[in-house]
Amino acid sequence: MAVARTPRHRWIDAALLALAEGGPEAVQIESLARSLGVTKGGFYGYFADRRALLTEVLDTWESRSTADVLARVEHEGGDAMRKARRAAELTFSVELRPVDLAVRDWARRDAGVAERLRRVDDVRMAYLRELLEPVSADEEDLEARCLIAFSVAIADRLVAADHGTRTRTEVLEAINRRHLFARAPEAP
Amino acid sequence: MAVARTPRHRWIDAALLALAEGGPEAVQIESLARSLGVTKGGFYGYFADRRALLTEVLDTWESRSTADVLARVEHEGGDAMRKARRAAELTFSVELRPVDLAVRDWARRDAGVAERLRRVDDVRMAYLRELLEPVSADEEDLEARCLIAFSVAIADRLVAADHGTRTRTEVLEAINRRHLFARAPEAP
DNA sequence: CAGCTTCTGTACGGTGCCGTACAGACCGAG
DNA sequence: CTCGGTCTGTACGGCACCGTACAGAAGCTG
Repeated sequence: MAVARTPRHRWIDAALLALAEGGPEAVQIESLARSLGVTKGGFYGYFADRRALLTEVLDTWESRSTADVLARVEHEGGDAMRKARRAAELTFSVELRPVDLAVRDWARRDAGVAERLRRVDDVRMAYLRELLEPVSADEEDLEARCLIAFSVAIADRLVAADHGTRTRTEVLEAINRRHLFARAPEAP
Repeated sequence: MAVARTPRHRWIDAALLALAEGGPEAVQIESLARSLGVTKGGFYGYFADRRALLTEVLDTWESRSTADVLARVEHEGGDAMRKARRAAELTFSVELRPVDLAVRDWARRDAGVAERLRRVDDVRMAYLRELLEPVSADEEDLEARCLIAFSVAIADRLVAADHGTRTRTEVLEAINRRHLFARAPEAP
């Protein structure tokens, strides 16, 4: 039994990296093989074809973005607020965020990807509601704050404009303070 | 002098459409030719190569997104508020929005595209400031509202989550009413 | 109508990637 | 050490696209 130098999960990790950096078109078997220092010889022992790899990549991303985050958050414990905050941190981690953006763009062209994204986003939105529920005035206000938080988190790396003398971080801080976590909501 | 069935601008328009739907990798000369009902025979009379086409596509997108919008808005006239509002409508039109998203994703991998996007976003942000300045308490508040508006506008087609019993439109309406255009800002 | 310019169709070579086939390298088991 | 299964390198055919070359169609212009 020869030991695999390049087991299944290494192909998937390399594919996730390629997806994050160049979108689904950049997930090329020969390119991944090069980055792994092997040839594509072993690839087709694990995966039927490129499509099968992409499916597994999405499976991996989906579980890492939801179930894995959930498990870790529950394991760490704390109150609802702390849990939701931790979930947000893990979800928008440095490794996962570029994959998230790539998947989001991919979902614009692929109905199957769009469906997965919907499932993942629904889970995330549920956590966000737990986080923002205590400071919201009513359900409409809660949904408004959640969509703002979600949108700002996603668009952060997508908006290229600057903000005069202020840094992006400062403006985000102001949004948190004055809109998302402000206890007294605006009059409806 | 034979009249061109497929003049320069038709190639660019087709390329813009392909870019909007499938990203820069989908801008393929033979594919564009098929969609135009011709072969690529004439293409290389207008453009040196594929790269040159992509450059012109970006030029076109850049001017349509800024100078063209500006000219049209100024031509229609009105006060600053009306102008800025109209600029927002034109900028996020049905045809331009998917191109915008594609360019934004593209900019993550291409420094030149990122630079163009920065220029365009700065122009847009300037208009947005005119729109939201009258209802903002101070400069920090203004920047916060602008970033929220910008982010929500971009992320609208990117967020897949639903909002319980409410529709996306209703939540967006609530954001406008309670956060962006609310006259009395939160206490800093 | 003839001539000329301009655009288009066709054909070609080159390249990069996919998926298949298979021989041999590798390593643990006995 | 030998065996046997597993993984990897290499080679191949196929396909899609890029960019070039060129002949011929198309339609102004005089």
